[in-house]
Amino acid sequence: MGNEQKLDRIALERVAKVFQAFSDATRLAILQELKPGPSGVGELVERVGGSQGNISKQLQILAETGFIRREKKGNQVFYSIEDDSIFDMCNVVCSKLNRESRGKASFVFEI
Amino acid sequence: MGNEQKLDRIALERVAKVFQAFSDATRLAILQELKPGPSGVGELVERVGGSQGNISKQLQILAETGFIRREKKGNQVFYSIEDDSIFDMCNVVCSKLNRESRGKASFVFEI
DNA sequence: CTCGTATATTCCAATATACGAATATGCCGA
DNA sequence: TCGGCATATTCGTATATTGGAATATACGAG
Repeated sequence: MGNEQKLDRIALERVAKVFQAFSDATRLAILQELKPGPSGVGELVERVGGSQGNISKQLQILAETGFIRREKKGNQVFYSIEDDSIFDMCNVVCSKLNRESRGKASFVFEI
Repeated sequence: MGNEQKLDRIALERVAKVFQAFSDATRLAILQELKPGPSGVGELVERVGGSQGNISKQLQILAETGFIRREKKGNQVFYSIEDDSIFDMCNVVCSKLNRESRGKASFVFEI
């Protein structure tokens, strides 16, 4: 379709907001834990660390991007990856960081 | 290589910092303007808007990610895309946003 | 060297973000 | 309905970010 039209400010802000959701280490840690499969909030609190309230808040931010799904099951709430392409993005970044740190201890950046 | 090892906090913070660089509308606007080819700071100030100082600062932040190149040519400084995969990431986000707003006015999110 | 242009940096105010603690809400079982 | 567990929300604080204005630096022309 070769759609080369430029995005206006509003559109750019919407894109920016998605990147912003992935711009925090705690939220990336949550994504890492969700990669193998769905997880409840309590489980994530244990595995990621930090207060329950904070993990809950970060989950909301992630869910708002549409890449993460929220699902109530009785008493608890399960979150899961809705769209794997989030990991594609992470891997683009990881590859870049790996290329830059070549020569140094080969740090593994694949999420 | 199937490298499934989890990233530690430090690594996650480095990844987060890259996403953060792309989490601002002004910086995305700059990327948009750089897509067709290299550009000097002054030209970007005109096309993106805002103060010269601010554009210069945002360019630094972008350059630190390694996706943008900085090159001095005599009196002025040209910035250019060093790694196109930044646009791959943008398009992942854009596609997502397009899918979500289907039914509404088909907003074009391809940078 | 001096001047003018181009870019970078510093300083400041406004706003946004991350986080824990405390509290509120929702939902199940008894 | 009540108690208890799981999750969400509110509040306050420390810190970060954005952006403009002013200033500093770099560099070429003359």
